[in-house]
Amino acid sequence: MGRSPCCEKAHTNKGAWTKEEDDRLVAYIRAHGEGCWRSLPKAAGLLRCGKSCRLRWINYLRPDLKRGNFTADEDDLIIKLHSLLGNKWSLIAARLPGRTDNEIKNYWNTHIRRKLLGRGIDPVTHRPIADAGAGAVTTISFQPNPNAAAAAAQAPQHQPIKAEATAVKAPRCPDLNLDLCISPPCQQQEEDDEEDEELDLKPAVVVKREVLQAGHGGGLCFGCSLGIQKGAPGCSCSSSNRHHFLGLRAGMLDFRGLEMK
DNA sequence: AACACAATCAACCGCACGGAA
DNA sequence: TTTCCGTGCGGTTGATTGTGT
Repeated sequence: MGRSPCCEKAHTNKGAWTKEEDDRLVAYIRAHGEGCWRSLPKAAGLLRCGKSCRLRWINYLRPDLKRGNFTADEDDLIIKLHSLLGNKWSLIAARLPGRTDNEIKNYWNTHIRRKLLGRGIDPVTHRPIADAGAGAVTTISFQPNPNAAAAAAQAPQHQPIKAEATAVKAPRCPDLNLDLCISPPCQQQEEDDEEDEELDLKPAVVVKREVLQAGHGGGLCFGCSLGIQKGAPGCSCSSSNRHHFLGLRAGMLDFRGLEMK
């Protein structure tokens, strides 16, 4: 419908940012704070579009970014969160302080995907590849890594509501299981699990995704389904039902805020 | 040393959403 | 109620770097 472009492309730089551009952006945000990205470039004297500035700041210049290699704990946490949330990189990033959605997305695509494939796990369904055609039951098995579990447990919103431990063997039931609700990552895990036995031979968490369909049954907001206490920041049980899937918008679930304070 | 290929990751693009007008 | 704007998200691209031959 002829949506206006986000910026006047003819007069904006593209490609890699220079040190000077970075400095300008950082200086401006330090002085004025984030927000109003559209007008920021002009105000900061940058020949960039607002989107580009925002991305640069969020993915690279923000002072609270961790950078550096992902730890094994972060790996595990990402895998678990991905099994629960799918490609909701921003939500996953919100649970990993100092990491950005872009960083996690790249890391997933370059490392974790391959790692899972190497283990015979479908990175999309988190089920053994051999089982891929056997049915569409959304059963996710992952080995509870104690360190990762501890890291997950540190997240303030982690208050398990319910975690169903089931037999590990993925059901080969051909029926399509539409009983999809979500449970928080299992935290009652054996302390002495061997790290190398991931993704098999351990209790699985059955993830039923129907609760993810915000407003449909369940009665819990997504925040609560992930363990946020009712009424706590991040819980939207008491707020309007207009939120779209996973409450990604309108600050319904500002995990970033929860994590970073 | 030179080249080809693979891996990585910063940045871009298009789209969808919420809110304001 | 509709339209437009600003923002944020997820997918994709392409430049750079690393590795093998």
